[in-house]
Amino acid sequence: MPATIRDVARLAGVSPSTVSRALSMPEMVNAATRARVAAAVEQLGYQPNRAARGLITGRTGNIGLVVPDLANPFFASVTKGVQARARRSDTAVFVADTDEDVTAEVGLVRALSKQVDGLILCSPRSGDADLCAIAQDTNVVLVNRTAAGIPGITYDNEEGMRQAVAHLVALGHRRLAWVGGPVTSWSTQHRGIGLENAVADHGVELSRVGHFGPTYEGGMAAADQVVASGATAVITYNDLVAIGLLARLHARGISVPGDLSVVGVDDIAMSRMARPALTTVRLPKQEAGRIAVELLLALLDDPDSTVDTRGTLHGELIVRDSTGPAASP
Amino acid sequence: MPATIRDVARLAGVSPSTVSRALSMPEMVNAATRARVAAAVEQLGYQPNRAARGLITGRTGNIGLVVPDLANPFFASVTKGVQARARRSDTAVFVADTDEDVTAEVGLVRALSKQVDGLILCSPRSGDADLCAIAQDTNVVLVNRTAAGIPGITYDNEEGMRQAVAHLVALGHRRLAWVGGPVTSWSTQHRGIGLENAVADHGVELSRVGHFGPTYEGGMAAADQVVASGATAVITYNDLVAIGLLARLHARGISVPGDLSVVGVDDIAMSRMARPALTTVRLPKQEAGRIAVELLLALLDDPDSTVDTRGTLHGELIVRDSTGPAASP
DNA sequence: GTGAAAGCGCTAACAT
DNA sequence: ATGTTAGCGCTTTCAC
Repeated sequence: MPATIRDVARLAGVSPSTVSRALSMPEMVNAATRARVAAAVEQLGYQPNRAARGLITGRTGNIGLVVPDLANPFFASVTKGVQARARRSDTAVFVADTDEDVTAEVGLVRALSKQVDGLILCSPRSGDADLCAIAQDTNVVLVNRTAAGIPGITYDNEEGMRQAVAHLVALGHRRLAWVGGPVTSWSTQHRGIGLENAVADHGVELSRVGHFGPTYEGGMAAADQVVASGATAVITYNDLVAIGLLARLHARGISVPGDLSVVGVDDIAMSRMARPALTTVRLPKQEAGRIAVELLLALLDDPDSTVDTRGTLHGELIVRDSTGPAASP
Repeated sequence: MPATIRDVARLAGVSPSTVSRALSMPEMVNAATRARVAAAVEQLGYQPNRAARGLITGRTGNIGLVVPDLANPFFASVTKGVQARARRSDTAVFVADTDEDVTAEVGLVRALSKQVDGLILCSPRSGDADLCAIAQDTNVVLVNRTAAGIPGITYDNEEGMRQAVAHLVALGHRRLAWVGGPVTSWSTQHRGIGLENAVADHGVELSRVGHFGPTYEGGMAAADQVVASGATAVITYNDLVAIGLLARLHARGISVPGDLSVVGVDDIAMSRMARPALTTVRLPKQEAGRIAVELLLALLDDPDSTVDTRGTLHGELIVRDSTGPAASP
């Protein structure tokens, strides 16, 4: 049986409320008593029961994180970031993996929302309406997505795409291809828009090659269409897709970057390990997790702040071996 | 404000205790009243406050999972398995990433232990003494590790190594090398032992090449020592190490499997994507997570069961392109 | 089969 | 500055 606040109070010769105060508002209690309480706490190894505290304060000290797929290194990194930052604020993190299932997402969120002070939704696939409904009665922070009135942290996708296009154009490429991710993905939409603008600015062509899963398999599936498009360089939804693409191209005997240059997005650890090593737009992943927690914590302290609580992170082009000069026609 | 049990009681025209019973012991309440309660619950969207319930039942309905590094695909998979199984039992999962820091591990565990019904410790780096101390006042299940009196799920490392060695010997290899993982890793010790036995059985040689981090970098670092050992085939602590090794070998112009065959352990997604695709011992990862949850749940239902609560999972050799016949001397 | 009352461990008024 | 009281939302005796 773990020690309760009464045990501590008895041992220190004070009342439970004094113990409570000594712990949560130390400056409101006499230094001498505070010391006695501290000693008792120490001796008993007392740790307040957070559930009981939450019952009365309305705050649990827990947050929830919902991700589409933990096996995707991108989300694993974001999770690490969330985790690390939360720990520093003595906050525990519930993690829920929806397995890319939109239906599960809504249900999971509802189940979790009762036990946490707030929720971080990472790349939610749900529609805006659902999201807003959730944000109605829960504190929510979005990662990789915006929705009216909900705070969140996103990447500047447009800018990232501009960097990728500038790089390829400088290498002499005039016909680019874009392999889109999941249709419902906010990122895929914004990357598409950024790309559109960037190619317009540079006066080069862009073929859009459908929507594919954000996976290695997605990339394998996309490869042949990319080749058929006649592009000399391709930008993919993310690194996983790019690596799948690389595999299929290799199997078909198409040389990268000789015949085709490939650019990914994310810079997951695997990208350095690919052969050829993947040129990519690095997204600060743990950073996003960290900031999401900070946004959420701020929201909790000041529930109806009208301050704009939006953050934007920038990608950084990492040039490796999968991009090279366009073959002269 | 979310609905409370009283709201439901009032709406259904019964007492709170009846609502409580209708929800947790349906057969003890009249079918008619049960229906009325159900309707009220539905109408109000009532969800019991688990913290309040936990306060009295002593069970939170939450479990904790501690892993060394979520960015390692192995642990990401185990986490997914835990997650999926827990959800089916309506149990939420706190995830804590220790960042491979032994010191953090003990602290994290203590912090978490108060808010959960039990803890799953995945590949704990802590010593046996610490582990037993923790298991003293918390329900603990170990993954990838055994300790006296603590239930757990492990892989049959010996058997996995036997498969790997048999494969290599069949290919004509007589001089093998082993790249060990972290010194404190239970798995690395047992794989070492299994290897020792296997090579003895087959009458072949084994060079042990130090201890390295369980990472890509670890593999890069190990490569030159492996080559210097004169072995024609190498087995590494895990796939990440094998892939790092592959990279360094490629850089040095050493052909795989022509000059050196390479076998990993885990079968993470990345292994298929390596070039050459990695021969490896597949470990059922999500399975381990699933079973860990089941072990824990069983432990909770029957706190001092004397039943042996140990599980063992078996690896499966997956032969891909990184292993081939030994070069004839 | 159902209700009334007590209390889980804690904090927040309210007294003192 | 400290103690007393009440009560967070729920379950669980114990009556009826």
